[in-house]
Order: sequence, then structure tokens, then C-alpha cells
Amino acid sequence: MTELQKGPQGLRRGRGARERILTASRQLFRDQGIAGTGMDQLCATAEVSKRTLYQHFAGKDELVTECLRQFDPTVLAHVFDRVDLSPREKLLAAFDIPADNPMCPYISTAVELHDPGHPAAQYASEYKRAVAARFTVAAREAGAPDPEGLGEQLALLLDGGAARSRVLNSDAFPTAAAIAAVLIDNAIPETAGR
Amino acid sequence: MTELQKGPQGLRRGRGARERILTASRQLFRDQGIAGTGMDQLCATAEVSKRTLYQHFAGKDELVTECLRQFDPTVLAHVFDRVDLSPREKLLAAFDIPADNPMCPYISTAVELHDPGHPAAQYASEYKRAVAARFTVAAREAGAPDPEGLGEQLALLLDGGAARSRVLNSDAFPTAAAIAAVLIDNAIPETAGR
DNA sequence: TGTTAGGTACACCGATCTGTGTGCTTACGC
DNA sequence: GCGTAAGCACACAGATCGGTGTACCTAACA
Repeated sequence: MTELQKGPQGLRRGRGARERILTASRQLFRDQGIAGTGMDQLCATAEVSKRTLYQHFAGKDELVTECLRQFDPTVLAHVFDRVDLSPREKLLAAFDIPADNPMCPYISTAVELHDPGHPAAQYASEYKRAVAARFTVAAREAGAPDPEGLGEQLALLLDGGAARSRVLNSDAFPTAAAIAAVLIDNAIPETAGR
Repeated sequence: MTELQKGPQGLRRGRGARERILTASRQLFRDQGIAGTGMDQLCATAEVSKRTLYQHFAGKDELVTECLRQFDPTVLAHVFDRVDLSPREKLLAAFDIPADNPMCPYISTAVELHDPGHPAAQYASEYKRAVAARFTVAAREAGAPDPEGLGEQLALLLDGGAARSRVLNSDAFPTAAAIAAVLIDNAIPETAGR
């Protein structure tokens, strides 16, 4: 009607609202934290109206949970499903993490929410157990005598690298990788693994 | 004395306001997080008027920072200053952490604040480096060939134990201790350490 | 061409947040 | 016994929080 060009129509972005919301959420939650990100700012970043957001997600909690679910649904498949690596090599490859890697969102979320019963916190817990299970499988294939133990240990190293990187504001994953190498060499007989 | 028992006088607690504030802050920040704790609730818990709180601390940020500074000013002196332990034993003793241990407040604060420039975050970083330095000193005394490396590794294990305990909601420090034992045995020649 | 699902604008709600202003009361040290 | 530092009550400011209500619009598809 006449003044089509006027006003807010410029903001209309059409049908991809849900994806834009999740993308903006991942970015803002990572950069500012959950509590530090308001729904208004989130809508502005996603270029989505507040009404639309609340039609897709029941509330902030659900949004947080969904973000976490979408972050790495395959649980490090890009490492553990590689066919060009031996099981032993996979164990080490998991520690090849780019230095600019942001804080592990699972730890970050668990710490920020401060409620173990929150769905997102529970999912974070599940995810971390799944990572340990990935390590355990590879450790078993590599011939480790106690694959569960080694898997849990390596998973702890990843978490340590993430936490320490955050606190010190510098890359701690090389240290974690060095420890992993020692553990793997110690646990897996030289004859095995290949 | 008439109606001494009447009215709000019952709340008056006298001269120890600052200590009560810090005690209440430690407890609430630990249990509910920083963002999750309001200044009103904090005053109520500390049995201190809001005005008094703001006369002692310029704001929440300063309160958070001061809490962190007071948490462990000696940097694990209760372990590393023991005279009944050999250096090698100290390295391991640092991992004797009660299972009900709450999340390491330094990591927790660094994650929650989400701002590396915040005084409390910087102090957390300093503290974590100081812990690594403690390990390094003991590692050197124990005869480790690369004390800095071992110190950093053991410090990372502590952080990993803390982070993983929080995410999984279960005690991960025994795993960290097991890794520490392997690292120490590997790094320090059997002949040394005693 | 008509229907409709998906999106928009915007005002608004009650709650809660950190932080102040003001004036009064009390306990301790001298 | 008195001065003063420390603490108190309480109302309030201004912002921001998560979340709604209402009415309108438009793109895609049948």
C-alpha cells in the first residue's frame, strides 16, 4: 500500500527464523555467556521479532538446551570416525584443537546454569560421558588393558585443557596432548595399536 | 532497656559487618553463582543493611574480587608447606581432595564473568599460575628433569578434575590423581624423590 | 485466487537488578 | 559520659530482565 518502502519492512528476513535464532544464540552465548545475553539483544542479532522467537522456543532455557544439542551431535565423529587413522592415532588426534578454540560450551553451560537438574546441564553431562565412551572404544581397539580407565582419563584431559585455557586465557591443549601421549604410551603395549 | 526486644533491632548484628558479608558471599556465590545471587539476598543472608554493604565495597565486582582473593591466599600451603612430606609426596598429596568439594571458584568465576579483563578473572589467572609454580618447585626438588613442564601438567590435571566433577556431577579427582601418579613415576627417576 | 503458516511491529507486564539518598540508632574507645 | 565511627531502615531510582497480547502483513503453495 503506497508507502511500502517505509518503515520496518527492511528488517523482514523471511522463513529461516529458527536457524537464525540458533546461530545468533550460539554466537552470543559463547561470547557473552548465557546470563549475559538478553532476549532482546538475541532477537536483534538474529533479526527476528521477539514474538517469532517465542513461537519457536518456549523460553530461554529451551533455547539454551537446543543450542547445546546442536553443537556436536555426532560427538567428535570428525575424529573418531576417520578411517585413515589407527585407534591409537585417534586417541591422540582428539587433542588437535585449534588454539583459538572457544571455551567448551558444555562445561561453560554447566557452570553458568548452576543447576545440575537443568535439561541443558544434564545433556552436557551425557555428552561428556559420550566423549569418554568414544575414547574407551578406541582404547579398546588399540589394545589397552583398561580401556574404560584410559577413556575416562583422556576425557578428563580434554576438560582440563578447556578449563585451563579459559582461566589462563591461553592455549592449554598442547599440555593436555603431551599428557595424553604419556598415558597412551604407558597403557598400550608397543606391539599393539597397529 | 524497655522494649529492646521489639522491632528490627533484632537484626542488628553489630561490628562485624565486613566479615559477615564476605562469608555470605562465598557461600552464595558458590551455591548459586555470581549472576544468580542478588545484592538484596546477599544482604539478607549476611544480616547486613544494603547501605553498610556499599560502604564496605564499591560494588558487586569488587566484592567478587575480594572473595576470590580471600579464598586461598596461601596457594595450597596446607599441602606444599607440609614438612612431613617429601617433594614427591607433595605432588601427589595435592590431589587428595574431598569428594564433596565444590567447584573450584577460580574456574567458576572466570567462566561466569566472561571477561578476561575483570580484576577477579585476572586474579584467577594469577592464582592458577601460582599453583603451577608450586608444583614446579616441588617437581624440581623431587628431581624432575623438566619441572616446569611437569608442574603445568599437574596443574592442568587439577583443573580437569574440577571441571569434570562439575559437569558430570560426580567426583573426578581420583582419576586426576591416577594420571598424576603415572606422570610423576614417568618423569622422576626412581632413585630421586627421597 | 484464496488460504494459511510463518513473520513482524510494538507496547506492555511484573519482577528483579545494582546502586543511592536520607535520616536515625547504637556500641565502643577514650 | 561523650564523641564518633559503624550500622540501621526504608524508600526509591533507573535499567533490564524474561515473556505476552494484539493486530497486521506477506510469501508460498494449492
